[in-house]
Amino acid sequence: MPGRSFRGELVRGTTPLLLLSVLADGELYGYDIAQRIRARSGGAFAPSEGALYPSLHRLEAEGALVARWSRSDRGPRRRYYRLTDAGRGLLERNRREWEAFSGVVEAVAVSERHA
Amino acid sequence: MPGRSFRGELVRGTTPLLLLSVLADGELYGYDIAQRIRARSGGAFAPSEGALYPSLHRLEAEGALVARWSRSDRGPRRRYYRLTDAGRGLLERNRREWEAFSGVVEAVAVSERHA
DNA sequence: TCGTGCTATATCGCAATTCGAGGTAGTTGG
DNA sequence: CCAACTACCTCGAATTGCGATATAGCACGA
Repeated sequence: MPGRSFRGELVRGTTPLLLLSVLADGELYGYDIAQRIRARSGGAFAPSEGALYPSLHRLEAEGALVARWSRSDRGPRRRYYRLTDAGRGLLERNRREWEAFSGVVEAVAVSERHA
Repeated sequence: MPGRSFRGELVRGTTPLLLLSVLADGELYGYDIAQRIRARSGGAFAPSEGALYPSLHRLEAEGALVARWSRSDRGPRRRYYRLTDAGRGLLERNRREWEAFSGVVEAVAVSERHA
């Protein structure tokens, strides 16, 4: 998902968290989700379609999102995604997991001298 | 690499950083490296052999580590790994990369309201 | 002495997931 | 008429962690 700043392996696993996070803003379609992630990350994260759409479909299949087609008068049709209650719960769990995870990495890799 | 706390996908990409970090302590062998990671992470990270040894071999092949066999008098033989100058440089780059990366995830996923 | 368990290294195949590339379409503007 | 942008989707290649498996030495107790 990296625009260019990060090795792809680092980004692994954070994609659902990122998608769910921007979807907390409301009902959005795929292309818009990608742009919001780009904007919020200052260009550091730029999800490719090959990562974005499969991840969206997975979350939908898991029941975290519901989707509907919009017959847009202007431009291609769009598929709008919305968080379910389960999705909101998953978002909270993923946020907490990320906080814990990054704290542990910090402890092992970054913090001052070890005994 | 998670003991049990984290989804494996999250850990992807952090393994080299973790290995290099504990190797900053000095010359260590694989099993010891794994135990130090376990200890420093409070049990949250417990690298399996299938992740540990391949990663060590990769770093060695890249020139970040050098290895030697020790003819241990008691117990099985051990392979000791030591950071090269290139490895120390890689460690520093990986640390900075991690700091930047986790900051961006924080900004997108965790921080307060977005405009 | 036999088995269990811990130290210690290593490899194999599987599963998960990202990426790049390619494909389909509609709209706008030069 | 074609390029550029929006917008969706899928496929194959590459990466890499994990579990299982293998080898081997040592220590301990039944």
